[in-house]
Amino acid sequence: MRESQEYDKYAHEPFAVTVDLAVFTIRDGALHVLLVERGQEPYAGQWALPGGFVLPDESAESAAQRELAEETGLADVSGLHLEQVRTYSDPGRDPRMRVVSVAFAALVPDLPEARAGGDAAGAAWLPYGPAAYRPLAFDHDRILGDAYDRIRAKLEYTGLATAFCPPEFTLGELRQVYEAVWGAELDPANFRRKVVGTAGLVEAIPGAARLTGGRGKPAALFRAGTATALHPPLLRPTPEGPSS
Amino acid sequence: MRESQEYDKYAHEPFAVTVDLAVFTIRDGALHVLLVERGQEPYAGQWALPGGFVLPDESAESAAQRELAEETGLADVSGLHLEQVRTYSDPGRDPRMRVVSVAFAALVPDLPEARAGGDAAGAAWLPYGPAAYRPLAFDHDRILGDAYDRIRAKLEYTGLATAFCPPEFTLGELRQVYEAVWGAELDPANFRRKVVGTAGLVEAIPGAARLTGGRGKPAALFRAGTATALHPPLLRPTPEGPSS
DNA sequence: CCAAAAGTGTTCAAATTACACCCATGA
DNA sequence: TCATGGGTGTAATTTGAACACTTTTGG
Repeated sequence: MRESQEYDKYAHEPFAVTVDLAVFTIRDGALHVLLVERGQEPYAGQWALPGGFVLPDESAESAAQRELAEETGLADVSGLHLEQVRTYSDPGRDPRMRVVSVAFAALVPDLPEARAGGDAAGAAWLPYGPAAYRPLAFDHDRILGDAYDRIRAKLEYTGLATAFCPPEFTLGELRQVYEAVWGAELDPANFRRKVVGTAGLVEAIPGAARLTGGRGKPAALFRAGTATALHPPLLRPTPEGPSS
Repeated sequence: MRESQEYDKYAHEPFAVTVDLAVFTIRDGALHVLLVERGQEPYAGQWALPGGFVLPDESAESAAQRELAEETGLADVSGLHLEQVRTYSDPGRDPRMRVVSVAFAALVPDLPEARAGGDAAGAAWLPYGPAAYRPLAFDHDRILGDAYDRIRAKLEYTGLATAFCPPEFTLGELRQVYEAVWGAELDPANFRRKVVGTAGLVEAIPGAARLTGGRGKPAALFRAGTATALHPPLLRPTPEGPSS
């Protein structure tokens, strides 16, 4: 009970509070995640999620923003999607001391600069999935998995997918986001109708059309809408067995 | 960066880590929340969410379970639904010191014992909503609101509603859960078809039928199914403007 | 008998699916 | 002109909403 406890700041062994970031992007039609290579023990040489301490005068959200800017090299991250996933607090999750970590998921468009800025031994965008960079340091495999589950689910019932896109994008690019995250193909015709017909998801830009980079008819440009919740949701093709 | 920081445990002013619980139940067809009355400053005399410190050798989840058992008076809370909502870390959210709080939402069936056990000045089940017990202490209004939003949303696409019910329940009781949380009436006929037709949501119990406590045809008993995710979701009636 | 709740059946509208088909462009 | 992706049309199917109706109990 908070009521029955003393507020002696030094009564217990102190907790350190950190943030860990799962930063996702779509590159070459596949979901990628930003990882850093650890330069020192424990877990030296292994990949880990970027992160760092929450400073005494900032919130976890501020710390996450700060780290995101550092790692991506972007001056302004205020427009990026950054959301809390959950907090990891198992004793012993860091062998050095008691560390409670608040995990965040960030969604960024494919960045012009190929690599992450920063200070760690190395940083790289690596394709998400059961890959060569596992296992990650600490409990970061679990954190990364939880973050992925969150964004995969949120694509269905929010307009989150636009957070992966630049300010102006084509519906083909938006569809690639869904296909990359869900690992499933979507019918372009039906996808267009659904997205355009869902109020607040995207809005057309009156201006001209753009070429997708290669052949094909130039596609119209859209920008993200204002809707956060989608009713009805944009369901992904049956992920498991029959439901009825 | 974690890499570039020393692990001096006492380098910074320490963080305290607490848990706060939003414990919900359905009582008399309405959603209720368990609140405690603060006996001391700050916020003496105001209602607050139950909660307490995370001890040095336990996780936030363990602390939440411990608190839940204390507050509800139940010896075994392992079967209850308890999930993390998010973590609140604004500097200054507690005037006494730097407190980072991990918030949980708990769902319990209507308890035989009317009141919460425990130690605080007072504890009570109060109807959820804009009510006389506001504002809550600290940032608990916001925490409670976030917890409510979470469970309301999760009813749609998970089998969470059964967590409000006793081990064996009728479909009328389950429907009351949805109606109480969503604040909307559902068609009993269509609700039954949807729930029974969704694989893994509920399963029939071969045994006899039960009377609902009053008049009406005796209802069949069901128990919770094993499904966590619902495809397709159980949509609630349009909460806002038209979507297409 | 009447009210109330469980449970079944039926109907109509709306959404989803699976395509066929045309358009505009780069190679 | 051909391949490619954008965009529109449309019919078959499925799902969902609305509501009439029967069943079984308590009062």
